[in-house]
Amino acid sequence: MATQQLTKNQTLVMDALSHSEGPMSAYTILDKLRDHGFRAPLQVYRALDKLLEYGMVHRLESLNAFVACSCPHDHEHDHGVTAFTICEGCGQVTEFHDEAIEQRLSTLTRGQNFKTEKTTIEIRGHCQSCA
Amino acid sequence: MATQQLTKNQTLVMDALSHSEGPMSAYTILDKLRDHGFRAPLQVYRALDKLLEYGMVHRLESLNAFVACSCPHDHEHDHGVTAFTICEGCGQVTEFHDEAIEQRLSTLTRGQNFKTEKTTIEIRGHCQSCA
DNA sequence: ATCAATTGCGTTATGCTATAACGTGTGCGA
DNA sequence: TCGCACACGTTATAGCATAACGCAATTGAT
Repeated sequence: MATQQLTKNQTLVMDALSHSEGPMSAYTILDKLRDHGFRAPLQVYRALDKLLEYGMVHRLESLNAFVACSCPHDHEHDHGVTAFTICEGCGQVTEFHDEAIEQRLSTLTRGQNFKTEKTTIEIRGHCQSCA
Repeated sequence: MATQQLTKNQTLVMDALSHSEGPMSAYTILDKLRDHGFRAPLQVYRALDKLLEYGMVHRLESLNAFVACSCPHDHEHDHGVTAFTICEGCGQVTEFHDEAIEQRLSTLTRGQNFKTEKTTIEIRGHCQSCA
């Protein structure tokens, strides 16, 4: 899969997320894009589905919200497990990846004969500035 | 805090979760408890809030659902980070705790000067039977 | 060229998840 | 006995997500 050629709606949603300080809910995105012709939630959700599939966007389960992936590179390959710190104060989200955790989780799930498809790691708390 | 004396509603919700095979949404719990006089979502959510606070129930963020804590002991102390495997096939949820992951996450967040309040780890996939 | 399959899009309606806001009753310590 | 905290009940509303329909554009095999 080459770097994805996005459709118009996908591009609009991606841009909205990229230019946002923090995560946005689907409905917040919708509101931001009304001026660009968006009228219904499905227009957002359908674009998000694709962007998630392409690995360009992450869903924050504990917030029901979405963020642009912070990885600079192409999104042609899997980045393994993605983890987030989420500040309750300022809303800042920091994405990180850690090989050690990935290995350890892999060991633990293998022990259960569990076949992992998607791993969610979200750490809620306060960042340095908001502590 | 001694082991909690639960109210009537809290007991009903706790029992519903304990006797369930897998996780339940708040509205599923509501339906199960209609015969016991439950009429409105808030009755469930208020009970769940307390049970979560007491550590007797966990919320699965990626499912918007709740499970009884599988720990046998009293819930008087914190068990640290709780992680779950969630089978997409049969819905089975397995709770586990791992010191190594906890340590590693602690190290990583300390590096950001991030003060952790709650950690969510949920692994979606397929269990041995459903693979 | 044409047909079929796929994909994206727009719209309406609906369903699921969660909380706001108000008032009542009860127990308990100052 | 007053005040407070807390559980409870109810109605209404807010917030998140998808079902189901139809149309248009693209692609690719025949």
